[in-house]
Amino acid sequence: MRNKTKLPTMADVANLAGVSSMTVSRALKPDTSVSKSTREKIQKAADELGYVLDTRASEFSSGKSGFVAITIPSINNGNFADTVKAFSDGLAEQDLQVLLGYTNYHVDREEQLVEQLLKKRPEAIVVTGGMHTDRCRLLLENSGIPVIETWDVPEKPIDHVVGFSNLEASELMFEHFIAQGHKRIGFIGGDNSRDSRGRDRYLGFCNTMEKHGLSSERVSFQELAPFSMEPGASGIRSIMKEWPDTEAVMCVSDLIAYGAITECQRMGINVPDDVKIGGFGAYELGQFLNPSITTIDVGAAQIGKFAAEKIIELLSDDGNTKSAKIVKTEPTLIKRQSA
Amino acid sequence: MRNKTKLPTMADVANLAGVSSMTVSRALKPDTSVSKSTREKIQKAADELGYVLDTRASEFSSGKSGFVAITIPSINNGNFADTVKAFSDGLAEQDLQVLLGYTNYHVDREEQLVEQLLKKRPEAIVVTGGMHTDRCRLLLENSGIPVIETWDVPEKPIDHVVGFSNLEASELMFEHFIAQGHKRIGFIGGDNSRDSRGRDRYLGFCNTMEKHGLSSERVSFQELAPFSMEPGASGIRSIMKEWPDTEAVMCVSDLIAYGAITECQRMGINVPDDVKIGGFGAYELGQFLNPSITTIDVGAAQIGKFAAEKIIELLSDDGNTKSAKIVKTEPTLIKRQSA
DNA sequence: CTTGCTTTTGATATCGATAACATTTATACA
DNA sequence: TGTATAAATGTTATCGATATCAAAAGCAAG
Repeated sequence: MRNKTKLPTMADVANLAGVSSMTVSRALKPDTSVSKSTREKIQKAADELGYVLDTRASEFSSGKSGFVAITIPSINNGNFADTVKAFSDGLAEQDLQVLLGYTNYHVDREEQLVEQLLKKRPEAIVVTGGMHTDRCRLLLENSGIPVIETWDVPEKPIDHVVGFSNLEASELMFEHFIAQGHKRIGFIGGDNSRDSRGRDRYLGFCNTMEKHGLSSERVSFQELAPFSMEPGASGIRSIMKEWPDTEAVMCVSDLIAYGAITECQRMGINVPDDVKIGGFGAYELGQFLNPSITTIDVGAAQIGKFAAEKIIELLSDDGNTKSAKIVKTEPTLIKRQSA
Repeated sequence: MRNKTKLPTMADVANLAGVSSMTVSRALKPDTSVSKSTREKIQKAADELGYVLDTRASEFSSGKSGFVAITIPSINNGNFADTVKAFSDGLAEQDLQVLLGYTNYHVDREEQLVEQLLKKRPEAIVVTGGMHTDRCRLLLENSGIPVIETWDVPEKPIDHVVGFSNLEASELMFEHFIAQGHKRIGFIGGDNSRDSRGRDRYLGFCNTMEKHGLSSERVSFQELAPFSMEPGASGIRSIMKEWPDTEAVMCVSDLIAYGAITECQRMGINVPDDVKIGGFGAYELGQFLNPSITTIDVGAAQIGKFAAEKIIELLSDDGNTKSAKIVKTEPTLIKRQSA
């Protein structure tokens, strides 16, 4: 099946067109000095042979890979997808491609992934979060390219940061609950040892409760598969069983909130009259559920946009880079029906 | 910002370890004959220098790129994500990476994307659907690598196919409506000129209606942004306004169905008592909505799995490839509450 | 039609790893 | 201990494009 006949090379095109391969190389990219007639001749020869540039050779020769790497925890997450999309759009103008990898919320997997990505010699790398293995940190520090950590504001940044405080973001929701007079408040989250963003949202819960002299015992930690609503259903069942008088619950993501709200409906519990439920992330599906989900918008797309701008600036390299090392975005509460 | 000091190369590692670079090359990959002591010495030197293999050079030299390209219409679609995930998992064993591109449902964009991907010399390419521009077809045919079309069964396949009939799949839903005694049946879809899969589902509607002597006029075509629920809401509003006695509606995807069902709830129309609503794709969110969404499961993950298996077989190249050129998967109806 | 400049084209070395072949070193067994 | 065989390591050429420098062609003005 694999064809034995080799694909045409630039030399083949050069031969057919009766020029040197260097001229072909020039003719095939814009803004290089080649006479109009020669360029047309070459284009014709290339079309005839069905020639497609071999970027591996091209990149290898020129020393530029033409792409930027980014790691995100999960593919099935509209929030990260928004970041990636904005990031990708922002870099497209500069003819920079995006190479994407998924860590599945594992730092070990992240280390492996980062190594894999660095092997391809990206021109910059963006990672989600500030929690890394020691070796991963080392690899990033020694990579010789700009490194941006996002979706978080690490205490000890590796290089640049575009993020927000998950802790402060989640406090917005709890302050909202408390401002409505609620006291018996809960939280549904995941495995905090793996996901520092989730952990910080939980810490936001503890902090706010403590600040107002309230108990932070009403908690359920679920095993979170990527893009899962089921954990939300389990979580709310367990909370309502153990503490039936719970007035408000924040979920670590809108997907969890979705599972929790729909489970309440099945249990005959009215949201928001009986219990208020808040989410995190401003996913589109939350807007259309009945009741629509009150949530925290972290500006996922903005993060991607800022990261792209930062990279373009860092790569332009006029020597005097003056942008701040840390860019913070401002999460906001989106008040809807569920809380 | 861009560091001037060059990253270490294999030769640097070789120097430090006191061996030839060929030995370094061998030591850094498994299953090659290098003595244990030498390998350790080299590993130590590599770690010391923070050396990471340059795969561009490696791939260029060996002639293998080590990855497979796949194009899908949209990133924000759980179905395609399932296919990609299964595909990716299936290829991981063979140390094949997946390079992913999004066509955004545009054949022109697809052409551009395919060219871009081929420039990187993948070892095989998977495209979604069988609708391509002429030039795109040509590029694929001349690529010299295995080509697999998925999510559809084109009349004139380029090479291999792993898909299903969208037409037959959607008929399942309409036959289900009709078996329940419904006659006034509608369809909500998107721009058929761009999405052949959506068009075939619409044709399934027309065929089934005609076969049973029913009218196929109750149709609403919406502008579909990727991952959008709003069009479902608009679609059902327009259908219920023009034909208030409609008994059942199938939506071209579960996301549309989601928008339609939640809009019915806002309009005070009971689903399924007043009107039945079916979806397509078996998205997770449909399972948790109240009412849960009756849908068609097309085996998205299975498609990815089969495609991966096929590619592994085609690349193994023992000369006598015997697998069928066309593999069909069997869509099934998942009966839930909404219809 | 010659001088001096710009534009276009060509020759050669090179990027970093690996394939293919050659050679040396270790190991087994008579 | 010597020969046969296997394992480990080294040498050289090479993948396909591009950077760099050099040469040729085109062109304007005197």
